[in-house]
Amino acid sequence: MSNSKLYKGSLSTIILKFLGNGEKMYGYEITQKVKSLTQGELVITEGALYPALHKLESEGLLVVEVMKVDNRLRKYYKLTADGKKESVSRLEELQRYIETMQQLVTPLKTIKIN
Amino acid sequence: MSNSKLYKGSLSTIILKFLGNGEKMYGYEITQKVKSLTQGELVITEGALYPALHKLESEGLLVVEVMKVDNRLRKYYKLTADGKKESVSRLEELQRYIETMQQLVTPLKTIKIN
DNA sequence: TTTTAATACCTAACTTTCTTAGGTATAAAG
DNA sequence: CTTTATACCTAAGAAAGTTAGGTATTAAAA
Repeated sequence: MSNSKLYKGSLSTIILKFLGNGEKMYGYEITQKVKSLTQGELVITEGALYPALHKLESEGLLVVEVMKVDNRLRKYYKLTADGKKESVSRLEELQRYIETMQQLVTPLKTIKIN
Repeated sequence: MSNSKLYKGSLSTIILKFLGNGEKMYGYEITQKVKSLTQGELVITEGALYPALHKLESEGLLVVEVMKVDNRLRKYYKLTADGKKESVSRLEELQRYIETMQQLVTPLKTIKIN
């Protein structure tokens, strides 16, 4: 179960990013989405995810809404106003970090197309 | 002193990269080089660096050579044969990780030149 | 000249953040 | 009827940082 490494410190940023478009998601859904989007490259364990969600909630960046679907519990999370600001600034920070690391370990010139 | 965050887990990879070309470097030199190459974006604290160097040495990836310059101690590190292999594979892993994160948080198409 | 800053090494206590390894419970598939 | 998938959870331990010290020499600044 799970053979990927690294990414320490960026889990909460990933969560904030996923909820960034005003979407609401539940924990299990996030683990599955990360796995599929990265073709299994990044596997978020539930032992890391749930404490991270609880921490973000306690920091006032997320709010939770409990629902019952098929008689099974789901806790939908969405960003607060503070969470939206934090999401933006953390993504910028992560982006800068990625670029810095890229420069450091593989000093190549890169052009972004969009 | 130091206001940058993140990069957890990649410090040893950075060290291995810096020593990758058969160069020998001493600890303090590495902190200064990272700082200057990243324009102060990444600051490696000595409290993180020295234990990391000692760990890499104990794992047989680095060897040390003590020198005295201006009556001041310097411990030059260089890669062992194992260290060279490990350097290559960790850089590949870091590169994959960076690309994965890039796709995840900013899904843009990217072309590399060079 | 005395103090501060830079060079160069180090460690110990603490914190954060993850992994590992469990646990509960429902529903569907075999 | 047992396993797999869904869906939540926590506790113990490991890993890897930060913070805050320490030692010692040399150079610059006050």
